[in-house]
Amino acid sequence: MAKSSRITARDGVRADARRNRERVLVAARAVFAEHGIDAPMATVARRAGVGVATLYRHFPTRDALVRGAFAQQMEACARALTEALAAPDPWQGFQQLVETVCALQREERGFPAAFVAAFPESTSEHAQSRRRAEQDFTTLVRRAQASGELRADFRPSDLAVVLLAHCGLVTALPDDGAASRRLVAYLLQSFRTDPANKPLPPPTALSLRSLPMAN
Amino acid sequence: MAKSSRITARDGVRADARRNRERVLVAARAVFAEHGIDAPMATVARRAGVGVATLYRHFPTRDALVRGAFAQQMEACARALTEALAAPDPWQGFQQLVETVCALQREERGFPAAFVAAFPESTSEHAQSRRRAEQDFTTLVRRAQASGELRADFRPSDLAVVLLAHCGLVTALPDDGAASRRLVAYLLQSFRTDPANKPLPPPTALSLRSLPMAN
DNA sequence: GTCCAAGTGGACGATTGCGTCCACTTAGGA
DNA sequence: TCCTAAGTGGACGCAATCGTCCACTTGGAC
Repeated sequence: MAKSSRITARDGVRADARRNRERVLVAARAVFAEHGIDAPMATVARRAGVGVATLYRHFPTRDALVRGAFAQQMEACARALTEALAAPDPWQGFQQLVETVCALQREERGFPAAFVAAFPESTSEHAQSRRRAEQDFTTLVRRAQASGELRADFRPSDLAVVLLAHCGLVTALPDDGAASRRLVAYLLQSFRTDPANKPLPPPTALSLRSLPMAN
Repeated sequence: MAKSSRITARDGVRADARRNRERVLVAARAVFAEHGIDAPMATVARRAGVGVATLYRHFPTRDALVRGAFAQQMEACARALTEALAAPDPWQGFQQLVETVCALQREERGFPAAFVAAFPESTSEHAQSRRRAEQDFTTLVRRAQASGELRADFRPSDLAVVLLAHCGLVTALPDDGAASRRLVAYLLQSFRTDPANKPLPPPTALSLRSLPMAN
């Protein structure tokens, strides 16, 4: 079993370092859930049982830590979008997507704030994958509208409205998720085509990309 | 013109003190709008052109300052509720109320956070007037439902859901209000009775009183 | 077992915000 | 004009958080 490469284990990182990194991520999720995304770095370090220096080596900025802590959730969101596009019924896909993303936000406390605080560096891979997600979502919207089930005046930027509003809700409430479910149901209902619908006020000028940047 | 009473002017408060109090309130609104409700007290004092001590004499706690700064808006909300109850058509009243409150929140940046942060001391007149508002709103809801225009499964606690979500939205966006208007329109639409509506998930256990307390 | 680079922890100086204290200023009644 | 209590401002002590530096420890190659 020649499992060790030239320098050290697997990825050239010492085993204890990798272990500590993981402990920090677990601690970060716990602390962020409990005290919000602005909790002191030292608290995270203490919870993880490591020194501050160790924390800062693995995650030089709070932002990096936040991103690391919720990387799984971000990926789950991306996956949900892919699945939504693959769904046979585009409205089903749309509905599924909104529900899944909101469910993710309500399950991992602190994630919504992280999600909204978003990606500061606009040159990175993140900006790229975000633009990609934006395009995919726009496609999904168009299809659902073409199928006649999503109201014609829905704009992709309305997703930002939904997510920000939902984020505010779940962040404010240490709740079992009932409020979140209720809001989502109300909103999805009014997104669905209904001949009796009155015209909405003009859509926002927002693109998904213009979610507030951390800065 | 015997305008001065025994001690000093009008209310027994020196003219310069009253003037400073007003300057502080103006400054507080400006600073809260710009930097959020957690802006340093010293910033408010500097903006008002007074010393910190002066600020602390007039408003011993940040909470008192916040409440003072947005007292007008709170009163406007209360007035809106009264007017809604007096409206000939209860659904119109309901709609008006939601729109007016949300308009107030979007116009004075920082007010939503103040509104939600709410009233800490539960023994005060505030708790009482809040309970009163709660009862009045419940009455309004019942009437609108009786008229058949508001969906039967709407719960008064849903107002908390709306306000928290809306607060999150306008707080996150330094925006012209388009997003806020859009959200409100979507929500009002789904509150309106529609035979095609599917049942909602169970209402939250929240009473309006359980909006997060500033602990 | 030996060795050393990678990894670690916590002390530390800097910064920021809080709220109080006290010596000075001033409004306004007499 | 004088007098004094009400009002004022800013310096100060305290606490929290940040991010760095450096002396010590340890994983793992040989």
